[in-house]
Amino acid sequence: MATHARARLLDTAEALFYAEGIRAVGVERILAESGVGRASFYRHFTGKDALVVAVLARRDRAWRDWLAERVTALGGRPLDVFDALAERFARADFRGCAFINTMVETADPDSPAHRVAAAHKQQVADYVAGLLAAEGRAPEPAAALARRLVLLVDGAIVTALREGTPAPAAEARAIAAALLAAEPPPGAGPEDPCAEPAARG
Amino acid sequence: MATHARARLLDTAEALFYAEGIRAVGVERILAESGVGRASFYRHFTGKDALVVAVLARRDRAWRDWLAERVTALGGRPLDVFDALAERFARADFRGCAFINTMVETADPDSPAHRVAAAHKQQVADYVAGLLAAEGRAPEPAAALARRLVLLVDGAIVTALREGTPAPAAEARAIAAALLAAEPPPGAGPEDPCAEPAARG
DNA sequence: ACAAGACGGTACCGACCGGTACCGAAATTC
DNA sequence: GAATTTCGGTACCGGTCGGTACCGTCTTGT
Repeated sequence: MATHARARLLDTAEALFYAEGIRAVGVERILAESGVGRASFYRHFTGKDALVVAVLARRDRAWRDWLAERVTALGGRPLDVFDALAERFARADFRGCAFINTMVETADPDSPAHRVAAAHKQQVADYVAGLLAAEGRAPEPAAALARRLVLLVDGAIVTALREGTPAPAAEARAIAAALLAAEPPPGAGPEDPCAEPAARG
Repeated sequence: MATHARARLLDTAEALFYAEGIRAVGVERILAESGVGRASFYRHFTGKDALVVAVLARRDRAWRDWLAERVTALGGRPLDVFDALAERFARADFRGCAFINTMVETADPDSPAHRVAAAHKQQVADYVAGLLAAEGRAPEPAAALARRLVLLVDGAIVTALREGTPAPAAEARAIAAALLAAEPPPGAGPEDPCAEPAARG
């Protein structure tokens, strides 16, 4: 039998929380759909709040690993982030960003869940800044640009959630391309900074 | 005494829903803080869901009226939308966009609350498209640009919610300025399209 | 002055919430 | 093979959920 109860709880809770919301899913539901006994749940977690934090922490790692894997597979350029997003948006079970959703549902900014969600976005921004630095940009403008790219990412996610189509990823990518072209990295050739960004592929 | 019970219910519910979330606030709370009797509530609304829809519909009108008022006061240009946003972000009770929050909390896309929230964003996009058309842009590119500006608005809102500062409004404004400069309206003078947008004031 | 209606207050309903305690069965460990 | 641990199942707790029914009161229109 082993100690797979904890893993099943995390899997079931993550799916239900993401699909229907944290407050909308009770412990009862999670126990029924995971097949875990009530006592076992409270042996592994002090309560529902701890489960939420554990789910978010695991998803944070998994999501950033997935993003890095997809971006490197697509070419490792900053704009590839938006192509990775498009894949995510096209999934039938897409329901926005779990961390944005958590911050919306958890009003208290001091809540552990809220903190985990906020930290996630910061780490994504750091990753994007790394992609920009790899293009030859200096650290400070890279960090500032990364902030703006993450703003575009969040805007695309919210728009995709509202419209139910992956199109916003391409729109955000186009905006990001214009943004990056306006501030080319120092090592870039003597090309016209007003030129349209090269076709991707 | 008059028939102010309905208005008090809407006021209290709007404040509580926005501050703490729809699911987080029970009818009990709304009755206690509004001073309205339980029976009176169910005389005015068929249930909590109807109250939610009524609150959103009223807020939709009020929010768009507020935006139009602020934008015209600031100059009536498309970029003024972001300066209006900055005022909103600076408020101590700012907790994101009530309609985004509703869509996040209400997972079902067919829910009336979800529909109202989605319709709100579309009407904001139409308003922004009108601002762009007033600058001399053709309808089709104006609508496409408006979509992207609303994406920036949503990104700024989510970022402001996460960081708790009004700074994202200025960042989104800068991105929007680059976006508009890249596609100047046909009537614009022979100025260099690569030039920095003129200082606002 | 009087009737009609909107009002606030309360008791109550079944259902579900998160959480605790206890049980017997199964797997692991020694 | 026996002890320990983890497991699933269940009964139960107080509290709150959304919703209904009924009460007396107070205002308003006439």
